Amino acid sequence: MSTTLPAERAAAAANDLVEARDGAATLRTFLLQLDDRRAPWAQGVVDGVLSRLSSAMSALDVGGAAAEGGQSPAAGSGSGGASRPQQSASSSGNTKKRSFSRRSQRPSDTKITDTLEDGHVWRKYGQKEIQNSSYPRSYYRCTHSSGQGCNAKRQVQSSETDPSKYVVTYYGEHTCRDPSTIPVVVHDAGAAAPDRASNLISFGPNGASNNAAASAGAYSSSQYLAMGGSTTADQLSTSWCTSDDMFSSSAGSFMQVEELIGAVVGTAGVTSTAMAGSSALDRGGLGGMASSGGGNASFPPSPNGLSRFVVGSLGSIGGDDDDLFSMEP
DNA sequence: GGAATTTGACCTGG
DNA sequence: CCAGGTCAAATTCC
Repeated sequence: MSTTLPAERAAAAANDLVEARDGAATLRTFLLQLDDRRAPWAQGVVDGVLSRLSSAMSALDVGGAAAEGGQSPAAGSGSGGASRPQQSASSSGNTKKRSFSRRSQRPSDTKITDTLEDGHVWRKYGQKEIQNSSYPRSYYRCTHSSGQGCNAKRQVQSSETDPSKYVVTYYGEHTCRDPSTIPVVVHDAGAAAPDRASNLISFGPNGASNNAAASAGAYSSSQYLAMGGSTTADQLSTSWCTSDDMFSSSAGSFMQVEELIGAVVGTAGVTSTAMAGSSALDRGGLGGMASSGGGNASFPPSPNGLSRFVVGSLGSIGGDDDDLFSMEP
C-alpha cells in the first residue's frame, strides 16, 4: 500500500483535520454546557469523533498547527510607536562569529491557547517569519536561563486557523526555582464556588505598571474568568511543568490535552470575542501603533511586561479526576 | 541605569 | 542552498 499522497493534498487534508477537530472541540464545549439529558450521549459521540481525528492526525503527523497558509500579512514588526531609527551597518566591520549548539531539543509540548500566560516568566530572544505561515514565530526562553541555567524555551505563533489563538510549543524543562516562574496552584480556595474562578488568578501588582501590560493582564484575567464559568475549566488542568518531571507524555495523551485545551479555548474565544477581535486586528491591520506602551507592538506581546502575573492551574489539580489527561501512568 | 525587546546577522541541519 | 533557530548590538521603556 502506502499510496503516496501528493504533498499539497496531504496538507489540505491535514488542515481539514485540524479544523474538524477544532469544530468538534467547540461542539464538545457547547455540549458540556448543555442542560439536556441527551448531552452526555452527544458528548460521547463527539469524543469518539475527536478520538478518531486525533488518531488520524497523529497518523499523518499533524500537530496542533496546520502548516500551510498562503500569502502573509507578514506581521507589522516595527516596534510600535517609537519605531527604531535604524541600525545602518552594525558598528564597525565587526565580523560576528559565534557558535552555538543547534536546536537539539525535542518539543515537549504543544498547546493552543489564547493567552501567552502560562505562569512562567519568559524572555523573548528572537522572532522569525516562517515559510508557509502567515504569522511570525517568536522565540522565548526562560528568564532564568542565564541566572539558573534554566533551559526551558518556547515558541509562540499565531494559529493559522484561528489567529486569535496562539500555538505555543515548549522545549526543554524548567530547572529554575523562582517563585515567579513556578505556577501557583490556588486550587483549594475553600468554599468558593467552582463557577467563580476569580480566585484562580492572582496578580502581584508590584510593578506591573505599563499600559499594554495592564490591559493585557486585564483581558487575560477576564478570559480566565470566562472560562471558569463553565465546567470545562475543570478539565483545564494542563501539563504544567512543575520542576523535574516534565510533560513527557505519550503522543496520545498529548492529543487529548490539546483537544481539551482547544475545547476550553473555544469557550473563552466565544465569551471574549471583543478581545479576540481586537487582538487579531492589532496584529493584522492596525499594526501596533495603537498600543504605545509595552514596547511590543509586534507579534505576541511578551508576558514579561506583566511582571508577576501568576496563573494558577484552573480546575482541580489535586483531585484524581485529571486522569482525563493521564499525564502520568 | 538596568532590564527587556527589537531586529539584522550569523549559524546549522536537512 | 534554504529555512529555521540563535546571537548580540542597538534601542526603548520603566
